[in-house]
Amino acid sequence: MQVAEVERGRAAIAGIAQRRPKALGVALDVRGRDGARLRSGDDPRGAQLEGLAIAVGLDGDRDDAVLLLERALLCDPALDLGGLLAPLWQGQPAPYLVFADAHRALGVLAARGVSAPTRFGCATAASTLLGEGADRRRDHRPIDRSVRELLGRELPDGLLTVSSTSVRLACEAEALLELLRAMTPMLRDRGLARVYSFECSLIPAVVAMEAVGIRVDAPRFERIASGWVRERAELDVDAEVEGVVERAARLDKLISTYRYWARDYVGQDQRMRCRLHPLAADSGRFSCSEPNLQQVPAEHTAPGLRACFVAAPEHKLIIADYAQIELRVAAHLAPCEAMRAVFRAGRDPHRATAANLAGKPEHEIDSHERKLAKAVNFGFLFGMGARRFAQYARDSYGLELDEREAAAAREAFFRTFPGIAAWHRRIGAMSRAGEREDITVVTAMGRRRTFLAGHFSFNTALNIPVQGTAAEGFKIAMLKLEPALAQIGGRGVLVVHDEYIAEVPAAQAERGREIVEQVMIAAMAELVDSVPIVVEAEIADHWG
DNA sequence: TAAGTGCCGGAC
DNA sequence: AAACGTCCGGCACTTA
Repeated sequence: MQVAEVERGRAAIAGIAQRRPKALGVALDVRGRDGARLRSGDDPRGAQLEGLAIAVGLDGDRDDAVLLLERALLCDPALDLGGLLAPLWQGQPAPYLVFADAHRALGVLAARGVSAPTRFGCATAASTLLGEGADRRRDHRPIDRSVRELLGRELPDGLLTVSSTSVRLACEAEALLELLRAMTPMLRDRGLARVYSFECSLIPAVVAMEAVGIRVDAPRFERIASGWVRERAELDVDAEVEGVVERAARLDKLISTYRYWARDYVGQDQRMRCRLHPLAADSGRFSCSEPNLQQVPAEHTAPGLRACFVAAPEHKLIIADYAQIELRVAAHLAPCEAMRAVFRAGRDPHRATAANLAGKPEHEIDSHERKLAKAVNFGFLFGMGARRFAQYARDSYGLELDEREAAAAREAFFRTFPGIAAWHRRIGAMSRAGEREDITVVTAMGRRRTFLAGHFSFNTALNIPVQGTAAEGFKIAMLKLEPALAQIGGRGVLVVHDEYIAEVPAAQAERGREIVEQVMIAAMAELVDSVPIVVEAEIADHWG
């Protein structure tokens, strides 16, 4: 990463402009308590701002610059950011202005009462909320399209070139302001003003969670990783022993992905900090990167790894997740009275399907039958076919089915839950219409996903409203948990789709558990009120 | 040599 | 008629 003080930075901008840079990052030179430059893994609290720094260059450099900017915003509440950035974003000589992850900038800056740069946030939020879909490696396309639509012209070459995970924007300041002036009514017209405003209000909680990080037992993490490396070295893949090649492949995956996490991501305070992206995913779920803590292998894949994520001394973790949330949300949205009734009666949906499949009452269902039914419920909910189900049941549940049995299971599922069947038929009709017209599906909060004519996806159209509504309920919970936990000295440390992890003082553990459970239930119930919501929350010393 | 893309496998 | 989805990141390969 190239970092320079202001004057050098400006000179660098002028120089690099002639090379038509892909991006230009604005960062702040931030020093930790020990005076050393703050690195991405470090605790940003208590750090000092030494001066404005500018990072120029191509992709990777820019990411570092933005990371520093974000951390800086967390460090110094009194920071006059508007004043610092003004020469860059209003005046010359900066030919380009970049706000990577502008939506985050919006939330943070708005919370500080900085008005002008906050407008950058609209474009990012809009491109996701407008539901045009994004490829993580080509996510500038929706923005390009929005820009063309709103401005009625192309932007000059080189001004809109982005390629990274969260939606990022590189644009000429004048054109950007013009874009944003047009964007706000567009959000309003499409009924997105509320969800957009909600997403903005969520940002401080997201940023707080990133800043806090999660405590990691780094030596233990390293020992586990070393164990993989040793085991891999001892494997002889040429020996043609059953399963060795597969084991080697799994170990290679673990080693290449996780071996250096402890070294690269654990800060001096022994906490690991990721980046959370509330508006990067079409579904409305969070995505996570650098590192992707939502992808840490579970116990059955890498024993003991999650247990390296621990509570701070004198603290406990509260680990809470929604029980069968996708089934519940689907029962609500479809709507499916049969499935709603199962949940309302406190019955087990897997047992209900098993009963229909085996042709006997629910209380006679054994564990094997229930296991099959679980695969059936999760598999067929979003439109899986019988053939693929047979494979899925084998790979994920160790069940052997032929195609005829898989088809019978599928029929039993739809017989058990006729409302789900009707919902699938309705989306099937959309599929046919989608050949020649654009189709939009929406979530409970009005988040959109549009399929352009000829690009409809049956399965995605089933999935997005369900997954998205669950994500929105989860986000409401996250918003409310921030102040609720603070009252007992606790805080959220990680979110993993339908799982919330908090850290609270040990003496407050039971109180914290109750708070998390109650708030999560109430939040989801705001969007999903036709079935009860169940949260399983436990007190633990470590994750996993 | 860096960037772009397909495939795969980890999570939920 | 049939169709499980949402992500991120590593590796292998092509392209310019």
